[in-house]
Amino acid sequence: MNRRAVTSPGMQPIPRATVSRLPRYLRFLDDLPEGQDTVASEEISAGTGVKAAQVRKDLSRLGTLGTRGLGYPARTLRALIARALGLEAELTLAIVGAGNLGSALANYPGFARRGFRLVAIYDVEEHRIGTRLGGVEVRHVDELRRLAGSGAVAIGIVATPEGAAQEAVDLLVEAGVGSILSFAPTVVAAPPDVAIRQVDLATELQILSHHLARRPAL
Amino acid sequence: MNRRAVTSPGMQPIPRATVSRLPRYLRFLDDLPEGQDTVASEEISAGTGVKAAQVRKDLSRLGTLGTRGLGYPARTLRALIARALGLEAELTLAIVGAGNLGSALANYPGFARRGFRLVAIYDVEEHRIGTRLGGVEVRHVDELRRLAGSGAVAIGIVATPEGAAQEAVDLLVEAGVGSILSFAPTVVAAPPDVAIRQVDLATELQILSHHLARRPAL
DNA sequence: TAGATTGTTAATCGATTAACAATC
DNA sequence: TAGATTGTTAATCGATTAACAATC
Repeated sequence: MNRRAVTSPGMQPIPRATVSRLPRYLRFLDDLPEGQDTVASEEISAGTGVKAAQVRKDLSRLGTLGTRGLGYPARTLRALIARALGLEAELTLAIVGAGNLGSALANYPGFARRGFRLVAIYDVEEHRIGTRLGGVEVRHVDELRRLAGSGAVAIGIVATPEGAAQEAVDLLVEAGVGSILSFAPTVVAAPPDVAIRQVDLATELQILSHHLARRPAL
Repeated sequence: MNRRAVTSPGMQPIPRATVSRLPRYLRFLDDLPEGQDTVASEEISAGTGVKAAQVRKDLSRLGTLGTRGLGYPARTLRALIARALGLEAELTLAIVGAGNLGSALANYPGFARRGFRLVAIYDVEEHRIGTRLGGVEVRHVDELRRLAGSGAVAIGIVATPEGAAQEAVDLLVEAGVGSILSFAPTVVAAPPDVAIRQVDLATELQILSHHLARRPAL
């Protein structure tokens, strides 16, 4: 699988904080009314909750050109953001873990709409193997090894119980998957060239709890 | 419901970045072997991936006292972190949306273990009302209003489709829920005194996509 | 005492914000 | 031209890191 480089030689890398906001801008642009072909930073700000100055700063890193006095060309801007995020081609996903969470993820309707395609689900439980989830047949994790070097999977999603998370990551890495999203509440180790992001329900709740505790008592 | 204030008058507020790491330290401490009653910042660092200097800086904001030459007393430290996160009392949760995601969340075994208790699930679909999920009966969202002022729910979780997210938030706010975790891929509005956190699958995947695109081609 | 490890300082880095000159 | 809005500068803020004196 060949991905075109997203950076030209002289181009500055996009700061992390900016990258994390690009998906929000993208969604806003997708929701823009058909006829509107120009959008101002103030509008983007209103629609995303990001300050207008921040929006302009972020967009300026895309090497984009808005028009002073007018705003940004909506279509072009959308394309530039998608390009910066590497979303030009459809990205393939594999889920490890076909339990409750894995099922919910497999049936998530937003995948296709945002340019992702689920291509495989793996589990270890015999009774789950062969069932279908989100249009894909559940296979045994052992088959994951067969992917090695195929480039068939761009992003791996770990939806296993806590105890199996590290093994799931190891298998994905072996299979050549370089980007992993983990829902398991554990720190997982991976080679430095593998990008891992973690979503942890308990952590989110605990952070909210902190806010709660600091609120004036009811 | 009376929550003791977590801050004493002279206490500095804990920076956001620190708060977001406290749950990780907490988990590490929970996983510590029984017998170990002292832990050094370097150990915490190894177990959580946070640099040791950062660990010490974070912990120093808890008003905690480690012992130079020795480390931190594990039990006390655990209690201090839990306290800073407002986790001393059990926190009650309500989920809005009993679809795939809501079901997965309701059945999440980690809730109880981390001191959260699911007390209610709401939906609008007639065929879901009355079914049981995670030990709780699914009720109609209209019943959410009855909670108003009761303080029965500390944290609300939005697991509805995109289109219903704002309404779910509004209902939770009306019901007096002051902390909300949303899984819907939309910007939702809420009064400033309501803490909202958002977990968005598509955003996470798109950020990973960016990393992918910047990798050297295979 | 000698060794270990904290707590804190100071330097650095990165992100946010306001303001405004440039310019459509 | 007059009005609008970008792109960029400079100021500010907050977070990270290394280093080390304090001290068990």
